Amino acid sequence: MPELPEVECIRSYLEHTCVGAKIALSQLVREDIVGSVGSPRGKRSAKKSTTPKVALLDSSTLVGVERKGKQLGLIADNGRALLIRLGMSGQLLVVESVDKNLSHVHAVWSLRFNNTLKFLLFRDPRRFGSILPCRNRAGIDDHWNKLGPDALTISQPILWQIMKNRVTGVKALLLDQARICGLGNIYVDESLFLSGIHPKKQACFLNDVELQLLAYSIRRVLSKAIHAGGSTLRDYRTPDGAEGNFQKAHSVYGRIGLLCTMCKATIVGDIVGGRTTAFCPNCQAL
DNA sequence: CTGGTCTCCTGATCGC
DNA sequence: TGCGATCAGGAGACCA
Repeated sequence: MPELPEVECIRSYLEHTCVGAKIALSQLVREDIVGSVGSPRGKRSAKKSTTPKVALLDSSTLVGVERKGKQLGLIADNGRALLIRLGMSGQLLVVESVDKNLSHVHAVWSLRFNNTLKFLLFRDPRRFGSILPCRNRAGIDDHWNKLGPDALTISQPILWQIMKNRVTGVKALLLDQARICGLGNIYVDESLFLSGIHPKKQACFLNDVELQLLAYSIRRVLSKAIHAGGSTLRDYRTPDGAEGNFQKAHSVYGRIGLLCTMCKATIVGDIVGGRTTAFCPNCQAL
């Protein structure tokens, strides 16, 4: 479940190891992971994959790897760009040779360096992820402009803009990528715990102090997670196969029924916005 | 505009 | 040993 910290770790790895490489699509195993901007994965949209392979980066040089929220952008020197969403279980792996036994590899690119050849794999068992080819850099921005501000740099005034006049519960708002992007179930629960706010508290009732604390908590939880290499629960790996360590530092996520690390109360679970939610009834009183 | 529910998909886990 | 049921969950679709 790559959220912002995991995607940032992947981005940073790819930037350091793959920028400058000549990249070319060598295999598209499943065409249905390719969508187009605007209709992220056609589902029933009858238009069969007419996506030309050239649109998936072809014989160009990778010049940048960018991120907004949970999405990645691979930028090539010929103007082409790929927007990649990893969904629930998506991985981008950099390998020296392609292992035929590795399951669920949907696309393979070759990466040619001065005198070495590597491969970039898009692997996604649950197939909630997708790859969106963009004609140019602006195509990525068209998409990213629909997202709210990036959670990693969220500030109190911006959070206030998002929360004011909204009767919705805080958690539901924080999960809405169009309002603030990058947070998923894990980091929303962790941020709310750190700021002592109940997930169902109505957004418009947050006072200045709480907004300040929430903005700080979001930035803090995310940056600590990035430094820990992200949270590996099941599928997440950096492109070199390494696991993250932040799952060991979770305070509430995955700890329903266990004791709160702050007050020893029992962490409780609830369903908020259709998702399992963990919080401390004492530290996060409504 | 809002909230709820369903859908996609696979692998892990659990009860029998 | 194996089988079916259950669950996890990002985000779009759809409905009230």
